[in-house]
Amino acid sequence: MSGKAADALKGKVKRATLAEVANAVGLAKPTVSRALNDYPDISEETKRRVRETAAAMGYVASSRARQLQKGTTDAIGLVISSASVGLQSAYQSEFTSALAAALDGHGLDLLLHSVADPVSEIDTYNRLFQQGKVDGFVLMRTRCDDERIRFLTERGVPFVTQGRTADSANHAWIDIDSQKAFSDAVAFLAAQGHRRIAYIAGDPTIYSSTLRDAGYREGLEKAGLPFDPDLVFPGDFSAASGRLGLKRLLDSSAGATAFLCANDATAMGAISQAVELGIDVPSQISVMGYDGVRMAEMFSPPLTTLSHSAAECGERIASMIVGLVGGDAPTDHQVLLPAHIIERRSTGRAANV
Amino acid sequence: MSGKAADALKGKVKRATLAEVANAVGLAKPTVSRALNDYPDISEETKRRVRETAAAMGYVASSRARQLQKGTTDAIGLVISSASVGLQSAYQSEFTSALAAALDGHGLDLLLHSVADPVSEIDTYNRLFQQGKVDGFVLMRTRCDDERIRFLTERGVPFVTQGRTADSANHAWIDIDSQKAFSDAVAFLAAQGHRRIAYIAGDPTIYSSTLRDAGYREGLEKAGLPFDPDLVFPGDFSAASGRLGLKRLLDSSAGATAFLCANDATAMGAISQAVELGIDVPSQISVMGYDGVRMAEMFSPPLTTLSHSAAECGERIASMIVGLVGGDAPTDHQVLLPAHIIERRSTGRAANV
DNA sequence: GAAATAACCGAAATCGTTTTCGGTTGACTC
DNA sequence: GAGTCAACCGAAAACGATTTCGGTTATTTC
Repeated sequence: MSGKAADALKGKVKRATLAEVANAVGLAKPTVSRALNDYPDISEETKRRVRETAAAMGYVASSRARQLQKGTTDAIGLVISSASVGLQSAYQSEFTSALAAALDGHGLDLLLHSVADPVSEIDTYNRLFQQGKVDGFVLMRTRCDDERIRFLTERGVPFVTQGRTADSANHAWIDIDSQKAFSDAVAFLAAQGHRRIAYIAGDPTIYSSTLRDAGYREGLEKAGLPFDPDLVFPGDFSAASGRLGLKRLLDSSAGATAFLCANDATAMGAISQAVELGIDVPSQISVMGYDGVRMAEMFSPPLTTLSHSAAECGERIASMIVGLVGGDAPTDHQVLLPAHIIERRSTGRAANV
Repeated sequence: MSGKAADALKGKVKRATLAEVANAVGLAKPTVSRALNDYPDISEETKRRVRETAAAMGYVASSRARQLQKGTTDAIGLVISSASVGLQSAYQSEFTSALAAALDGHGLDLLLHSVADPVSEIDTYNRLFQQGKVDGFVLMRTRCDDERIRFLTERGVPFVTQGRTADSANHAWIDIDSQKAFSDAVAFLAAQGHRRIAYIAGDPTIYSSTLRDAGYREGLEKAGLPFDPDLVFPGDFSAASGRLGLKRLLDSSAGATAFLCANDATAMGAISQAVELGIDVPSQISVMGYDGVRMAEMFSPPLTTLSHSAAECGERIASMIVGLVGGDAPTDHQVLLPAHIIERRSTGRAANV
């Protein structure tokens, strides 16, 4: 209840303040501050003395006070919606982890905020920035029509999206060339003799899904294969949709021998369904994923997938956001990275139909 | 470079300050502050007026300034080590996600910090707290001999561990009764006719591993089965160790028909290895995991596992840390939750040997 | 009708830094 | 020996809230 009681219980670690250090070393506060921040107008001798006393006193500058003065926070916000996926998607969590590590390299912290109600999402972004809790944002899972982007752009809040949107000309983004990736995937499967290549799509509200769809069609075209709506199942990136999709596509007797999935989770779901139905992968059907999550390698069978590096993505985003917060133009930071096929054992030559 | 230029580029969203609101509504700063914070000594009429003007001006209190004054941060730190697992473990990321959501419910943010170098780990905890960036910590993956706990306890920093340690009498923790869980698991497998139950252990430096080990032995004892060192493989919670473990245990001709794994990732690795070796699960061998991660359900075959709720764990931790920051005694917050068996298709009756 | 009591509000201090703006020194120039 | 110029440091004002402590009014109370 009372602060006193709490302090007593906590053992009350009295932190040293700048004034105390100044006092101890016999200099004024500003001098000590500048010495610690390595300003050029302080003699080396003084700096040394100050640093030593500060260290001896266990002094650590209060970032609260510094933030107030400098108007900056050294934290980047990442808002996840607990209602939908949260960090449940393997790729998202690998990416988040990588991002935190990369930000750390730039002296930034990652503020993870979860929002339960999609309605209050924008509100959360607004509050976090207005309150001065973060200097900018990283947006995951950008949607075709993404209100967040409009909102943040209007207010001039620095942000980087992971994934483009329908109108990405004016903001900073990083993305995987998923269209090419899926086109490549179709080519890869076609080269293995597959002629009926099914596609279990991702959540259509996520913009990247449309690119993957386009890649699928582009791949078919290049391979000289006809597009057949019966070979497409509308999934949502979940493993469950992979299971359902595979079953539906098989039942439909569309004659698919290969199943290209919007992501690894979907592919794993599809495979588990196949196994359940007594269908062998890859001798009877081939299944291919996208993302290259760590788990894919340990799946049975190990998943053929289109891999791209969460670590690199995190790294690049970190330096992009640093640039933006520093005043760079958003358009200076737009990066497209490639994905490449990792062939494992969930794909193989087409069975003779 | 220059703040001016940056501001120009960013469109300079001028935030309203308390003084401005006070000015606009014709009252003094303290009055406005108290009105907004719903103090009892401000008339309803005034409160209403203040709230309206504030809202109209889009005023949001700067948490930087408030933090400085109140000495609190409303953020909880979570430090992950990118060197080892990071959020790569499915359970850890499910838990983190749940924790963020739960903290949000208490008006707290989660500060995710990644540390590359294990040596600087303690330093990171220290800095984060000294700088006043967080009010307390949540510790994951507690180790048998955990320096972090000593360090934080000494300084009176509020923290909750997820998982006990060798000496957990004096700090706040939440844990799953993994000893009982593993004992139950052995009983479960024994009931299916298994007599040679192998065990792929977890990282021995993590305290929870020792409890799981103990549970395994306890289970054997209760089932009247002898403990055989040849049936135990020292893993490390990774899928890779599951793969390796299964192979070694099979090669050793110890005659195992069931494989109890330290966690789900290990179990999945083991299964993928089995499939690769042409061994059917569950008709030839049974494999069982622990944690009940979401992916386990979509594995092929779906994994029999010991499930416990990451959501509940996050929820409880959130209220524990709130209590601690408020001055509760750490010993008031020690919670043991049960895990329960979820039978899926990776286990079955023992094959006739 | 004087005195006590609420109810409501404001002046100034405070939290712990950083920044701005000068003010001393001493050395160096011509 | 007056003037210039670095180099080094300090006083005071920020930053934007909250808290402490009183000081007005309006309302009771006897």
